[in-house]
This record gives sequence, C-alpha cells and structure tokens, in this order.
Amino acid sequence: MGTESAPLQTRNSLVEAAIHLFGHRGFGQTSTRELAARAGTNIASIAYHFGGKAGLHAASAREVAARIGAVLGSPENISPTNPTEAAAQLEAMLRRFVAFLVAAPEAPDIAAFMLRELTDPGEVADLIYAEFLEPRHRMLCQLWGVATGRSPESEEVKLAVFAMLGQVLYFRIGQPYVLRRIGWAGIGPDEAGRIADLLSANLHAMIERHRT
Amino acid sequence: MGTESAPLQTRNSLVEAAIHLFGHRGFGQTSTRELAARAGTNIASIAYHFGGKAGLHAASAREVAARIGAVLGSPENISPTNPTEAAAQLEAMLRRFVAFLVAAPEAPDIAAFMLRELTDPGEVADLIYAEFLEPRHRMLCQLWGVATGRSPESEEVKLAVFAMLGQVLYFRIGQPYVLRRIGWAGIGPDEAGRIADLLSANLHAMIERHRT
DNA sequence: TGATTTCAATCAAACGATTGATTAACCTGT
DNA sequence: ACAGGTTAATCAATCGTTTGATTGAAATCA
Repeated sequence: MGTESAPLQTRNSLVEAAIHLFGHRGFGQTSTRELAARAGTNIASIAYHFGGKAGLHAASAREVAARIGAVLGSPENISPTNPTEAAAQLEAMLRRFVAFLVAAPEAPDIAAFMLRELTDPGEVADLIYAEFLEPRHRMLCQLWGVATGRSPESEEVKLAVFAMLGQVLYFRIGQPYVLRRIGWAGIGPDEAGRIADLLSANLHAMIERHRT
Repeated sequence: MGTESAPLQTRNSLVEAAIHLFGHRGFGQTSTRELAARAGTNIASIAYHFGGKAGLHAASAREVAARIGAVLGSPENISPTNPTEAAAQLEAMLRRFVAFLVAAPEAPDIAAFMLRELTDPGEVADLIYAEFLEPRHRMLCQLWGVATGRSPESEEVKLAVFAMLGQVLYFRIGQPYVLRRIGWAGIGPDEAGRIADLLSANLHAMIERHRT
C-alpha cells in the first residue's frame, strides 16, 4: 500500500534523523554513526545518498525550509485594504506562527534546526535569508505599514516587525526556562493560546502606539 | 606595574579564548588545540587549570554570567514606589540591556556564548537559570507588577516580561539579518539608540495595555 | 648569605578513542 | 545475470587527554 520504496525510505529516515540531531545537538556534535543508528541504517548510506555529512545537512535544511513555508503560507496572497483589516491579518499570522512554533508536535525538531542555522554562520544561512526570511518580513512590513499608516519600507516599520517576531521566537528558544519559571509541565494548545492572546494584545498595543 | 601574575594570565587568556570560540563555533566544533592556540599557551594548560575541556567551558560560563550581571546591576536594589516610577525603572533597565547586548564592543562574544548556552541543553543551563535568569526575571516581574497594578507573580505578568526580553534578544540573535534587511553597515550607539527608542515605546504601549 | 630542596606551571610528545570517509563483499528484486 | 542498495570492515585524520621532562621562583636548609 502506501509504503515507500526502500531507497526513499532510507533517504527520508536519514533526513528526519538529521533534522532532529543537527537541531538539538548541533552539526559538529552529531556523528555519522549517531545519524545512521537513529535512521536505522548504515553509515555508508549517508555518503551514498547525500555525498557525505555536509550533503545530508544541506538536504535537511532544504526540507526544513519547505515545511516551515508550508505552515506560514505563501508570501503573495495578502490583500490589505484598510488599517483594521491589515491589523486583523497580522494577528491571524501571528497566531498561526505561535501555534506552529510553540505547540506543534513536529515543531521542536524543525524550530531547533532553524535556530541552529540562524545562529551558526553556515552556508545555508544565505539561502534561508533570501528565500525565506526576507520575502516574509517584507510582507509583514506591508501589512504593518497599512495598519499604522506608515511607509512599509521605513526603518521604523522594519524594526517594529523584527521586534514582534522576536517576541514569538523567544517562546521557542527559551521554552525550557519559560516552563520552569511559570510552572507549566509543557505547552499544549491551551498554553499556546494564552501566549498568543498576550502577543496579540501586545501587537495591537504596538500598532496603536505607532499609528500617526 | 599592573601586569598579572603568569598563571592568572594563562587562565584568563584561556577563558577569553573559550568565550569567543565556544560562543561563535560551539562547544563540539571547538578543539582544545584551537583554544590553546588562540590563548597563546599549551594544550596541557587546559587540563591543568580547568581539569579538561568541560571544566574550561564551565569556568567560561561563570565568567559570562558575572559580566552580564555587572551590566544589568544586582537584582536587589529596586525600589518601586508608584507605577510611573516603576515604568521608568523598567525603561532604564531595558535601555541598559539593549545598549550592552546590541552595541557594546565586548558583547558579541558574551552574547554568542550565552545564546549557545540557552539553546544547548548543557549542564550549565541549570546554573544560568537558577543564579541569573530566575532572580532577574523575578525582579522585572516585580517592577512590571507595580507598573501595571497586577500581581507580580501572575502568569500574565511572567509571560509579558518574557515577551519583552524576547524583543531585545532577537536584535542580537538575528543581528546579521536585521543589518541586511535594513541596510545598516553595523550597529553603533546611533542605531542601538533607535532600537532602544522603539522598544521603549513598545514597553510603554504594553504597560498601558495591561493596566487594569 | 649561599646552596639546596620544593613546587606550581608550562612544554613537546605521545596516548587511546573516535571522527568522516572509503572499500569490497553481499543482498534483493527483476 | 545484473544493477541498485546495503552491509561490515577498514582507512587516515583528528579528537581530548595524559605523560615525563623542564623551567623559574619561592621555601628551607647551612
């Protein structure tokens, strides 16, 4: 039935193992033997399918970018007409982003991998910026500009959008510390909802403040 | 004159090299030979002074925590009397934090190291949380509580403080991307001031919004 | 004081273990 | 039989650590 062909199975297992291990332990601290063991295959498979450890890393980065892109939606379909609607669209995207980044079951691996790429000056960082971060940030600036009545490409708007994204990201980066400080056992849809509520309130407060 | 004794000199050189290399390349990707070379000493010095690579890592973490603590001030000396003053103290701490984290000349190494610790589930993470993050977060919650008239240890206040910190942190984590997107060549006192202005505005907007 | 001992500190060299990569033999389905 | 995958075995290189020798400045003798 739906079982994949054997070679594809091995490939996907390796990519999945790589996203997890590279994301949580880092590229340098992850050995090819660990990768093969977690994928349930042989070390040599890495060289056979990806040319080597670096090739597997690049393939994993591509896979991660694709999955996040699927969650956030394509950057084109926005139609901001008036400030109120633009603010509503911003809130909707914010909530979608929070739900994925903070509570989605597959998010820990994906987010950890992405953060590792953002932090490390890797070769894939350029690709992530050009193909993913920049267009999406530009779209958010567009919405922010309409919502506040300011120029979408002004320095002020760009900084404000970065600040908003920073709020969300920290609840992923510092999640262990957040849990510990608040006393939560974990972050489910429930806790994620309350985080989203808070950040949405902040969003509207910031928009009002920046409105001329 | 003010020259340090030889053994202390070696110790400090190793810690300095470790903060830089561990922060920028990661623990696993940094070899003891690199560390010794950058410190201008012998490999064996690491084992002699710190018991090993892990010991040097722990010592560096302690040093980093101490330096950041010196910048943020001790968590005790706060005296929030009325909401307005509490908000003013929050803004002052925010600006001090931004100035250090974003533009201070020694900040890149320190910040990179700290971020690495936050991301990696290392052994020193517990120490960082208990001795540094928790007390300071508690102090900020105290101020936030007075400023907004809410209970300082409520879930809502804790989350709000985390969100505020997240804003600042991103301008360090994503600094390369911020520079690229806005078109800055770097972040000097000038650019840091404009970031601080924006985040201060956000701070007051959030406080007003959360005030009962 | 002058000779001797002691000890922390640093060094070059080498250790065993592990790394990523490679090889050649071996399946497995057609 | 044969091509596409997989395997165990092995490679040189590098890893963190350890070793034994050497240094120079205190400490302890005479």
